[in-house]
Amino acid sequence: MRAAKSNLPQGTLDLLILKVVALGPVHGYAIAQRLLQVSRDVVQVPQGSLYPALHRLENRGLLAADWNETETGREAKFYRLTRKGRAELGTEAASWQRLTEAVGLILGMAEGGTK
Amino acid sequence: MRAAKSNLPQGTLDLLILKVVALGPVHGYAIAQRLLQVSRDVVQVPQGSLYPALHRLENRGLLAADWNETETGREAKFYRLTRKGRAELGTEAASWQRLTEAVGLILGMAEGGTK
DNA sequence: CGCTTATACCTCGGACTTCTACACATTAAC
DNA sequence: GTTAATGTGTAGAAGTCCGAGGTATAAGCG
Repeated sequence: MRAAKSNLPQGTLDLLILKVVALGPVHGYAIAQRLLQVSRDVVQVPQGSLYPALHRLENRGLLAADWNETETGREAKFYRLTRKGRAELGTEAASWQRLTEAVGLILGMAEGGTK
Repeated sequence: MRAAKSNLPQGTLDLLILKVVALGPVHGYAIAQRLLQVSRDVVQVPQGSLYPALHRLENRGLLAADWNETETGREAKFYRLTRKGRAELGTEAASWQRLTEAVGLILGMAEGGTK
């Protein structure tokens, strides 16, 4: 029962990355671990999804990056949020909330009462 | 400025369709209207998304369809849930809930306290 | 020294959805 | 007869996710 497919819906990954980076500069590998930890292993981000997403966000001007040294004494690329990225985070978070509310309404629609 | 892009994340559409069909046989056009109504115009499903999705679900054996007459006296394809479809609905609904909880945890991560 | 594990970065290609736009058909209103 | 609403459908483009692979450093073990 290892199941627990991550299966993040399209577009959600960007939102989560922006949120983690908003808390302070982090490198890619740490982002994945943080998501895994906070979500209690529900959100698993493969590297093949993570790094392209980071580059996308950087190209869109939502993230900026610098090379620095990690606590373990290794070079890593630390990402931080730009002003534009912070605005985008707000927009996407609001959008996410609106969507989940709407889906909640739909899933809560009454039926016969089989349950 | 009609904004209000639906922009449903991948996979979500299937879940919503299954839920609406679970309430009773309906035809495609009515599904879109129902979603629009219940979600207060948040969930807008273009026809180019709706019909391919219905065919996908039918091919996967989650939906079955019959031609019948609508209240307005026109022929339409009425979809209903198969046993497999009902099981899938349960699985996906649970999956959705698990995911939204996880995302909620992440979005709720404390930071400085700007809020 | 060689082997393995963990950290840390990256790319490529396939597979899948979604959306814009269009085409077709029927019913009703004017 | 022409407009609008209803109702189903396809084609192509665009975008994203993920598996599989590659590079490199550091630390531990036999």
